[in-house]
Amino acid sequence: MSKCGQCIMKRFNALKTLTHEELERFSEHKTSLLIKKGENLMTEGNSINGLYCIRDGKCKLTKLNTNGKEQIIKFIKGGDILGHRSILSDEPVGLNATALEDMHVCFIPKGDILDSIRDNPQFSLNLIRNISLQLSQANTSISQMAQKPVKDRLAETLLNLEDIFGIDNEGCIDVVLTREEIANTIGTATESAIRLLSNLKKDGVIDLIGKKIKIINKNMLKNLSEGY
Amino acid sequence: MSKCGQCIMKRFNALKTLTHEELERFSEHKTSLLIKKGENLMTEGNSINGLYCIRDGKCKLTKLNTNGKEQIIKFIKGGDILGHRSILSDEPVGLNATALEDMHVCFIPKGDILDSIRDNPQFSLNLIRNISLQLSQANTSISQMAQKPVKDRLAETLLNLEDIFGIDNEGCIDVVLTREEIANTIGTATESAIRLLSNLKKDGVIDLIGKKIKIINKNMLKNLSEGY
DNA sequence: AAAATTAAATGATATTTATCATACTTAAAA
DNA sequence: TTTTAAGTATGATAAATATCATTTAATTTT
Repeated sequence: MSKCGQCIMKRFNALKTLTHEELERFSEHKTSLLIKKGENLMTEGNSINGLYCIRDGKCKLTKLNTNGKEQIIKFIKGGDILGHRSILSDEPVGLNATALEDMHVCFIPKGDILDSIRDNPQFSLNLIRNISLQLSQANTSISQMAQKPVKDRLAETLLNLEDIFGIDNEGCIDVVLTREEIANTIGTATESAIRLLSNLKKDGVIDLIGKKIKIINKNMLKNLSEGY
Repeated sequence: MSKCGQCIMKRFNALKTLTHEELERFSEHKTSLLIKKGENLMTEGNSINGLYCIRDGKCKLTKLNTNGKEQIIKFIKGGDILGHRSILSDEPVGLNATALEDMHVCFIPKGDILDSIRDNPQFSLNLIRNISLQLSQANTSISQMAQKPVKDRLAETLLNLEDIFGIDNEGCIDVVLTREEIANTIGTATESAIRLLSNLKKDGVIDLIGKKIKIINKNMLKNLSEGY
């Protein structure tokens, strides 16, 4: 099994401040997982006894509302970590993590993480910063969901998706989502999301190539996301 | 000036794990502030160099949206602390804290807080838990804003407000908010909020006594908040 | 206390968004 | 390949919500 010390992912996340010794310890205890598309890496309400480090693949973090609808809260990709909030606060997981494509994930047991939190203040601080940033983004999200019309939220979401996942060879946003998933991200009916996407295409702001979306006029999208 | 060791507020928040010595140090360096109704304790984008501990009074945490509308993200009362996220992540404040009534607040300089974070893992952990809980609540909020109709969100908000602020002698929710502030909490137009409140009153679910709101049928409100 | 301002309430109307129905397309299964 | 199912698209309509206008009530200022 490959070593944590050689994994390039450690450069992208809170693990980058770990010492050689800590990474060795992680390597010895970690397990590697293959999560197939559609499977859950974490499930809302379950407890968790370790940290997930995403090597590659993409997943969505969702929450099931009391009315039975799924809300997508956040997207996760290679280099991200999952489960640290639950470990730190010693609480059950709050969100479902469902693979959007096959994922390779490493699982590092809670004990090793807690040891590093105790021994390595910088690691601890990085985890806190990660959660703080998430809180800050969540607050922005609340404000936008509450105040902005669906069209603006769609524009915002498309820009976000390109930011997170980048673009492929054809210039399309490099993630495959169903229209329903897009609708569940912006909080609207699937038909409404489809209609608004069609309008954006008709206006030449985006292009739709199968499920893939290509942003043509980023400035226009930005304006739309701000209500112009 | 009164001492932190004798302040009853220390029992209600993350400060409860501090040692006698730490509280002494806080006492020596802290300053007391009176924030008048309508004034800002913190302002979005500003940096902050300490922790605020609310002795009494209430405030709203708000965010100004790109479309100029104010979104209320959270309510704060005596016993709560503010500014720890900013201290921990070393980032500017993300929200405005505006007094809903006169407030008495203690300000503890950043240096003392960072000392305690270093020396007292339990204190550090409590701060992390506090932020984690906020993140969890924020995610719930995103989901509700995105998926639930305004009527459900209003019902939910009224229950929340009673939970947070309790009730006064007359059984009313013990906080005074304008209709506009209620609208900015649930993310709707002021007129819509007023109309829905009137409907709830007509249906005997709540009573409106001036600006004060009294919940009459809590069960009914709970059902409404879940879409029934 | 009177005047002026601000907040609350309500009707009329326009806009946004959801729902239902149906056709078409793509992907998956037999 | 044929069949079946799932996803996408679009029209018609209903429901939710915002906006504008006006009145009344409460609060603040003079």
